[in-house]
Amino acid sequence: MSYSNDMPDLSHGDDAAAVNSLRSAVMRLGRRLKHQRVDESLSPTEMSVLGTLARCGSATPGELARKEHVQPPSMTRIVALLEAKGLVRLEPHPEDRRQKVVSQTEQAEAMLEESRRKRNAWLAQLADTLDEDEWAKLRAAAPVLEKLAHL
Amino acid sequence: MSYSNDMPDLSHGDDAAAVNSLRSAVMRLGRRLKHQRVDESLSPTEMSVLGTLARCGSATPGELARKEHVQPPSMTRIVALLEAKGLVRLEPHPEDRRQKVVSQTEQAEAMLEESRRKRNAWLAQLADTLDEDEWAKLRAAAPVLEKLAHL
DNA sequence: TATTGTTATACTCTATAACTATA
DNA sequence: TATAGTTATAGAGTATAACAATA
Repeated sequence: MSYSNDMPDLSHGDDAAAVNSLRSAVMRLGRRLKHQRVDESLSPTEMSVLGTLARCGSATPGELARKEHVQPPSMTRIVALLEAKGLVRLEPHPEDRRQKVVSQTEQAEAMLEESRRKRNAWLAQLADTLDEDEWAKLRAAAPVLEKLAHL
Repeated sequence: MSYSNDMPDLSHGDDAAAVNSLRSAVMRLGRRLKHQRVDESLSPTEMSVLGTLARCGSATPGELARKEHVQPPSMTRIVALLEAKGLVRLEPHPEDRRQKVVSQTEQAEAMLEESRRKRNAWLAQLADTLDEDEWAKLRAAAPVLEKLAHL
């Protein structure tokens, strides 16, 4: 990939180094984000589920479990916690009585908006340490990371 | 940042969206990587500590805890586990008898090399789903993510 | 008195296995 | 018989609080 000569797809040496670096950075950043949590009452995965619902509309618990790379029983618990907090609504599936449909409440939408606002503090902090070029690289890579995340 | 007009540092709208996307992707990718673990006997953080030691030479438990964004007691446990597996060596600090110096063993170096080799399987899998442009974006962003991770 | 590291303990999140209900 | 979701249980990883040794 990294070599634009006539050996098209062999020797992923540079990519291997990049993946190494990515792996390490993603894991450490993940821990950072966990601490820098904007809403203390929501776990990272709960937050992520709300983000997914905001993007995709509604989904069944099974779909959410697959998207978040979590096992079904874990998603059951997460959805139950979110419901208890009034952030999601559970409705029967129109076609299959085994399934349920999870969707976000108006309260969740307001919470996400509030959350976005709070993040600006962290964002401002980052803005001081990253230059325009670095920001551009992050913005460009974000969709690719998303693609990898739900490969 | 995203706007090259005469209002230099206000309105981080695009960046906020990018950070949102990044946050979600990083967390989900983190979970992915956790499962796709190359060495079953090592936790992600143990792996990350070895990587840090390989890059930085040696460090005290306190330094490692700060670098990995983990509390000191957690690092005590992690270092103990790594020592039990013969992957790190603990020596007294030459100038401060409270501190210790942690460094990797030859066995750890061999393990990391083996690990890099194993990762090529996952890498090959990714290579099929990402095009050259996407790879380039990831490679460009990797150092920025590392910078964020140990900000 | 402050700092480094450790011990003891509890918590959060997730997984696996077994179960129920529906397809 | 297979699938969606749940319940019960266990495990991994981390944190907090209290403590020891050294600065």
